[in-house]
Amino acid sequence: MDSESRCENCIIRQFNSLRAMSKDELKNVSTKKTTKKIKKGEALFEEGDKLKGVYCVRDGVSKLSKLSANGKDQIVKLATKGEVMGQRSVISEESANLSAIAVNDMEVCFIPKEAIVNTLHKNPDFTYEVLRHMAHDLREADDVIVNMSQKTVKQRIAEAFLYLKNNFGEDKDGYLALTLSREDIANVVGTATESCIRIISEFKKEGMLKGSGKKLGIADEKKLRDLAEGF
Amino acid sequence: MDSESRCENCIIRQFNSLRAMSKDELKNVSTKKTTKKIKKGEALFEEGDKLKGVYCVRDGVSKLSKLSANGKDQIVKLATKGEVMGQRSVISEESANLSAIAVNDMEVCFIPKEAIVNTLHKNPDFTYEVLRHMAHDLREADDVIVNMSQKTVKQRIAEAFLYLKNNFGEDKDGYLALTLSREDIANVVGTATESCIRIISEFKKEGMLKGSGKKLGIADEKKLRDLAEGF
DNA sequence: TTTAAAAGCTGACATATATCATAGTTTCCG
DNA sequence: CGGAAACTATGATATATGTCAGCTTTTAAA
Repeated sequence: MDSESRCENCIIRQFNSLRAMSKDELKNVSTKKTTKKIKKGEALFEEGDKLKGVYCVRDGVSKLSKLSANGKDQIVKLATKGEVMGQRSVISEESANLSAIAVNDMEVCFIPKEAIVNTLHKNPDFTYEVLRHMAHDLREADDVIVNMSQKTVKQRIAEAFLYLKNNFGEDKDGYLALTLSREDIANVVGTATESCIRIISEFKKEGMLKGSGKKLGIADEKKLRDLAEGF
Repeated sequence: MDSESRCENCIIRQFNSLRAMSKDELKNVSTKKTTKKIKKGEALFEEGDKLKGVYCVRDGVSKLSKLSANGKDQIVKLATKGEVMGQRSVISEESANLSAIAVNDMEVCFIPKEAIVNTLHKNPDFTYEVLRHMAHDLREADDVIVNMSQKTVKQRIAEAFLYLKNNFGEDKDGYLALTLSREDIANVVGTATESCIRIISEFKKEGMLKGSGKKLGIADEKKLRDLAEGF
């Protein structure tokens, strides 16, 4: 009961497309949803799975990645509190093209697809809201494509750190709130883990990043941004 | 009058999201739309433009590209007969993030955004159809991201030719129906023009491509596919 | 606490790709 | 037609990045 009411809050507040649902529709979702806890490293779903619903992130972060032919994972997106995963597969009725793996311990709400698809057919406001969201995602994806092909690995790593700061924030000491392994960063950027490590070391020497071991922080944002933009 | 009726055919037949419009809605679109001819090399719209509507391609091909900081164009998508351009910008009410330039002479219908947005708010079937389309585009974009970061330039060029064959077909002699300059191919693949030229020459020597000068064709599809897949 | 496994780090080397330079070809326009 | 401009081609060279290999540090498990 308590968890249910919390989830309703979560839905209304955070998660942009669901806010366009009517009260009745939301109530319906609340009765059908289930809450799951996912441990760091576990998969919510994997490439090729037929999804029976969507996952709304209540807490924690998940990486959405795809395995390439050469055996490397490419992380396409990081999903955090308030975001929904799996919408695309549910909407297009295709199997998932990405795997979702927890970067840290997570709590998610699973919403069976009937509850979503029904509303999509009946409530144009909701559908429009989902559409706007997806339009935004698509624009971001286009930007990523351009960055991938036109920027150097150094630039992309610099951008990745700015992204982490903007989207997940920093703690009181100025370290990034979300700690990713070097391998994960490499997989976001699309480079070899060793190259990634090397460049991070370099950035630290040049005073753009600070911290040692896993905890990293941005020390000189302007310098980092200039590098990312190609100056 | 003739052109109008033709456009109504075009809309209903080809263009997937508009087929979910009701007859009345389609009639409304038909009265508001205008037809434009665009010459090869001319722009339909440019990055940063505020779009006042969408463009439905009736004939010809357009490249959707984005200028990167280093001065190179990255082609993100090729839009052809039946496809709509500019939906995303109209839906998210942002300025265009891509430029649309005609690859060959084109004929397009311009549909002012009111005609679209109105229907989006009223007809959930139409909205859902647009959404499905966008979900598909997003999936494709994810695939491109993975290819960009994980495949070699050779693999990506091989893929580009397979894509051109699948999407635009070949003429009776087995040459690709859509002829792109080497520079455009390079911009699709995200590489330097010289590298692109070099690799195309190589593919010809190895019997995977045929033709000389601009007209190119696929000579050994299996070999090309194997290369693209990484075997 | 000890130990094994995972993650981080660094050097040496290989190689794919970009860049620069130059020249031959085609296309297009007056 | 003729000449300029765009496109295609190819070599030489530079450079960024990947790969392999060995080592240290951190993390997790027993």
